[in-house]
Amino acid sequence: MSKKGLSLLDVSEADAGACCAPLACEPLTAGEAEDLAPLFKALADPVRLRLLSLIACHDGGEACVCDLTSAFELTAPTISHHLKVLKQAGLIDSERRGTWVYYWINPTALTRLSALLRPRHAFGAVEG
Amino acid sequence: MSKKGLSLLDVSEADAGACCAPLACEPLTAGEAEDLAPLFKALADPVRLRLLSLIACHDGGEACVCDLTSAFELTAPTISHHLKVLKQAGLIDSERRGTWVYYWINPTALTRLSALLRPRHAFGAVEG
DNA sequence: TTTCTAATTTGACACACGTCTATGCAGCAT
DNA sequence: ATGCTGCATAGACGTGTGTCAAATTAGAAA
Repeated sequence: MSKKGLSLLDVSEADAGACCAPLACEPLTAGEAEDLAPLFKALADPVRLRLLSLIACHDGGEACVCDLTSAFELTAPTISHHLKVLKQAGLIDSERRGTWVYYWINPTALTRLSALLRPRHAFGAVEG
Repeated sequence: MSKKGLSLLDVSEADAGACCAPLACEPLTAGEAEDLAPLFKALADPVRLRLLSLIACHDGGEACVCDLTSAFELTAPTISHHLKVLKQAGLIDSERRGTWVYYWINPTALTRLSALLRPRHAFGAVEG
């Protein structure tokens, strides 16, 4: 089932110019949905959305944890927890350089989710 | 703050041809993140992802609840609960016609989320 | 070594979430 | 009216999640 998930995630690339977004082409299988849900769950928190956004917008495409922590009125362990959730979902990656740990976005993961949600032809004609 | 949320959600349309995706342009404000998180939370469940997909792929762009319930090994109240979550998030809409209730996708909401996640220029150059 | 700082991990707590059974409501057909 | 069917709601139960304080690890500097 993890293999199915991977193939589903891959599809959005090979499929980038196809007729419609995966979500609108044919129904997700149970296995595909099980693999996709954790990605959206990782995005389903305002703190994590802001973290992702802060990292994406930071100079050089990466941000130190200390920069991120100072942007919230939350404790360091809480920020660390959210970063861990994002990383385990594959949305970000990190590296330790000396004293500091730097995080950056995984654009591939975001692109895949974006393509999945794009309701192009299938019901782009239904409304707008 | 709800006004902020709406403007954020609107941005992805006016912004469709702009330099980069909202997430990558400038950091989300706390209010924007608070407004966006519930949308991703609604997507953060495998059953709801399949429901959304089933509705989107159904003939005529809409599906009866009875069609949806039969696709899962879950009770009708559980399906009803998930449909309510999706509807309250604005991802689907519904109408009763006689005995049956029909659901359809709100493509605008999906398009906005899709645009938000698209990491175009900002870090499209970083990897691929 | 020791000390200091950056970041993570652990454990605990309150709250939210997914699922079920039981019940209620709306519409159609007797 | 009564009964039947499709769907939603209410309440309960177990599990998962976000947050914190406290403890731990990793590295730099003295």
